Amino acid sequence: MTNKTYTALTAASGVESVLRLLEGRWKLVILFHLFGGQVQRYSDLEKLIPDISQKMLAQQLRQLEADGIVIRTDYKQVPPKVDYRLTPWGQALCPALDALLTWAENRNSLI
Amino acid sequence: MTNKTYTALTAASGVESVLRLLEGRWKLVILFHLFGGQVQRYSDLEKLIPDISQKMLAQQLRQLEADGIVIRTDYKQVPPKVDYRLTPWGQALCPALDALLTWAENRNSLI
DNA sequence: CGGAATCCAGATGGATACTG
DNA sequence: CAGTATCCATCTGGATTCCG
Repeated sequence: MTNKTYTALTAASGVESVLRLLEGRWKLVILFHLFGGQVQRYSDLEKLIPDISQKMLAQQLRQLEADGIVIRTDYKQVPPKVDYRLTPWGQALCPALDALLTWAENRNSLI
Repeated sequence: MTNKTYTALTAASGVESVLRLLEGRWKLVILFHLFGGQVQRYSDLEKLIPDISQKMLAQQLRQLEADGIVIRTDYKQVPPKVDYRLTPWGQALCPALDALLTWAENRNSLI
């Protein structure tokens, strides 16, 4: 924190890594279908997000899981049953996204 | 707001459009060099962000300007002088980014 | 049911050269 | 000084096919 440039770059890269967790065409849509403690099976998410391809759904869920945002539960049955829910940290993302939405809503009055 | 699916998709697309404003390899770095009322000339930003190419700096500034986040001032001198600062709305983004940073910091204690 | 593997098109960003 | 123009590599996401 000794000079402005260093601070700016540090904060910027911090926010950048956060945004990288949320980037990707579908992650936010998936997240919003899991907020509030909702638990969804893979096939539920396919139905809720009709335009997503299987590849993308699986890929984005893997990334969200690896990043500690969602929990994948495999019930090891035949036929397979797998479901997804948010981690506590994933749930805690909600207010931060709300702050962004609020910012967006203030556009007309603030520009 | 009549059912969960509709709400989820609406909120998701709202957040997605916000994130689209911030996407791009360099926008956040630029923003952090303008927060707090800082005013920077084009050449200042080139020095502050040594790895950015001229093409990207110009392009991302154009987009930030078009989105109402930064103000470009051309002093119409020879040699040219142009500077950039945040709009009030751009300044208001700071707390929202802070919320994201705070969320990121809570990762270890919440997962 | 819940994926993985492969192939492909379009978008994104970087390097370089040039300009009013 | 503050850009624009062009070309090229890479990356992202979509379509399709196949599997335990």
